[in-house]
This record gives sequence, structure tokens and C-alpha cells, in this order.
Amino acid sequence: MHFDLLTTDSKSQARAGVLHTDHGDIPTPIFMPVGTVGSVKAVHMHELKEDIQAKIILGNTYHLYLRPGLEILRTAGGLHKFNGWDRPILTDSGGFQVFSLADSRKITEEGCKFQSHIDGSRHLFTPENVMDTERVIGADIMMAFDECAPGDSDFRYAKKSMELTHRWQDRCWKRFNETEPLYGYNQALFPIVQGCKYAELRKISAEYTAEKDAVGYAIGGLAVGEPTEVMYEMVEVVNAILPTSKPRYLMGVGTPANILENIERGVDMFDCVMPTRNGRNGMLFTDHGTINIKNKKWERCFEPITIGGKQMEDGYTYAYLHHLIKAEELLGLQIASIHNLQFYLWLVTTAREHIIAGDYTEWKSGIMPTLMTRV
RNA sequence: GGGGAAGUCGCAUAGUGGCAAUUGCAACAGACUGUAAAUCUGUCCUCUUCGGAGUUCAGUGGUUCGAGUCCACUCUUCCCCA
Repeated sequence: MHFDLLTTDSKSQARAGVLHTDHGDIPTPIFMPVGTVGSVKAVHMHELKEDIQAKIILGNTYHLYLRPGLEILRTAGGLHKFNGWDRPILTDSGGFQVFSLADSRKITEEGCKFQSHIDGSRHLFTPENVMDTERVIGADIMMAFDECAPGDSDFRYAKKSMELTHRWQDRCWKRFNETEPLYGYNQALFPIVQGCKYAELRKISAEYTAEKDAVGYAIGGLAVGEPTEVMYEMVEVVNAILPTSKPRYLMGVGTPANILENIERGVDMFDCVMPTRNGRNGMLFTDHGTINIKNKKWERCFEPITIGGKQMEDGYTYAYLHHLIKAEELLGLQIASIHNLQFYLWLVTTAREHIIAGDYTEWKSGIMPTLMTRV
């Protein structure tokens, strides 16, 4: 697996490239739909491929480990075989669950003890067994096991957490290098930079992480409660240190505006639950701004929903989607999810075109006000 | 025609004499960033300077310090027998 950097914008840090994997090429910048349990919620595989043009999706180690479980995944021949997705897959390590399941886990030097959110059973995640699990899942890109500390962590805790993540990172590398892929194709390990909202820590973490020759590097622990401006600052600090020849993945980000701002700062890969989760809850990203399709004002809007000024093949109107969501029809969740993912993929694809054309910053300035608009 | 039951804020419900009144649905908003989320939160009689104030529980009258709750009659609905 390797990355080709094709273009770097002359007026910013924005880059266009291609990440080559055994399951196909990923043009960057890219947005990766989140498919926690091996499914992008409410979206069928053929819709991901054909309608949305997704190039890579995520899975989650914690969730897949709990259900269906490793024995099933191993017997199936890995997640690709199990769910039928033949393009690249990236698995998060469970590091985010260290953050989001704070009430039912305990962190030690060894790893993190979790209590299952499904049946309350107790489990221990260590850097070593997470590597083994990601081997079994068979993700093209395996994420290191880290602690995603809360955005409001104080310096003392942030430093301690970062140092633990670094020690875990070393153990991940060791286990990764001692083991082989199980299904005949290559897997890469992406280490994760931490350090919360402290530039000093981010710098240390980026330097520490960049020492290892990885296929790509991730920036974690952002968009977890800190102000947006702080997130941008931290990305700048980190990207000034990470090697330019490798892809940078900003984990869990974000809004369309967040994505363009971070592309400008040199980020190549993004993932976020926002287009799918918020879509299911009625939030739609449109050419006119962000809307809540449940609001009464869309009841009689018989205009088709467009993306980039173009009507999608199916041509749903605001009024129809309003009706479906209000009526709690499953088709509403499906259309909203597909629409938002189409919007996100259109956004990064168009950004890439403008980076290559050399007018990224101008294009971005033109579209930002709309992306920030709440209709 | 005779007998029985019941009428509570859009609908459905709770309500021992101390209640602006329970809960669900609907409605109207808001939140959501490496998914414990088809979830969660708020408002939901009127006005409000957010401290409160004013009108309410089919209608009218009554008992009581005090009535959605007790009594009388009226109206309406449902059930059973003719």
C-alpha cells in the first residue's frame, strides 16, 4: 500500500493524491462513510458504490468484536467477504469507545477494560489484541489503539493520556510487525497523534508518531468538545510536522465546512457519522445550506433536492422527504442518508478537482458561506 | 319507552376535597463531529418585565375555608332491554 501525492495547492496546504490499496485506489482528499458494525446504517452496498461513489468505508473493532464476533468473521474470511464490500475498509481500533463509553470502561497501562453495551459482559482491549482483532477483521487500514481524551481535558491529564497512547502505539507497531495479514492482501497500520488542545503536546505527539515509517498518519482527539478554531490550530501544528509524502487522516471530522478548512490545512482523509446519523435525524446538507427536513416549512416545497446544482437521478423533492421522515418511513432514513453521503462525496471530489485545477482557495471561499448557512 | 355507564388542555388517558391538573400520541422547535443514536432534549390553556398573573376539567346552580373530585337538574355520547 502506498500514497502518491499528485498536487499541492500553491496558495494553501491542500493536496490531491491517490492512496493505492489491494482493494482499489482511493483518490484524496476523501470522505469515508462510517459503517460501525459492518454496515453504513440505512445504506445498501450498491448504493454506496454506484449512487454515492464511496471509495472506502469504516468498520469498528469494538463493535465487530462484540457482534458478530471474531469466530464468525474469521470463518467468513474477513469483513470484506462477510459483508460483500470489495473496496477498501478502515477499522477504528476502539479508541473512540474509550472516550464515548467512559462510564463503562477502565483504562490501565495494560489496556482498557470495557463492559459491553450489549450484555454487560467484561472485555479487555490491549494494543496487542486489538492488532490481532483488526487482522481478523481484515481491514486494509488498521488504526492503532489509542485513548481519545475528552476535549476539555486539563494539560496534566492530556499529557498523561498522550504518553500512554504513545506507549500503546509502540506496542501496536511491535505486534503489527510480528503478525501477517490473514487473507492474502496487504494491511497498513495508521498511528494516531493525540495531545488534546495543547499545541505543545500536539507537537511532541506528531514528532513521536512521525518517527515511524507508516503508510499514513492519523490525527485523533479533535472535534470532541474543543472550539472549532482550536481544532484548526491543532491540525496546522501537526501537519507542519507529519511527512508531506504520506496521507493525513483527521479522525471523526466533521461538518462540510470543517472538511474544507482542514483540506486547506493539508488533511487528506476524513470520516464522520454526521451525514448518516444527522441525516436519520432530519438534518440535510444542501446547496442552500443545512436544513432540518422535519420543519413545517418544507411541507410544501416541491423543488427537487439538488447537489452541486444537479438533480440526482431519483429526483426526490423536499416535500416528499419531509413526508417520509415525518411518517417515520424507513425509506426516509435511507434517502436522507444517501443524500448526505452523496453531498459529502461530491464535496471532496469537487475540492479535489479544484486543487488539481489550481483554484481551490477561490472555490472554497465561494462555497463556504453556503455551507455555514442554516436554512 | 325502560334500565345502566360516561363526559378532563387536538386525540387517548390519570386524577384519595387542597391542581394549571398525570401519562402516551400528535404538533412545533432544538441537539447530534473516529455511531450504546430510525436517538435525545425542550415547548405544548392565555398573558408575562420569566418572579409570576389570569382563566380552566360538558352546562347551570348548590354544599364547603377550599370542588375536576360531593349534591341537584340540564345537555351530549355509549351499552343493554323493549
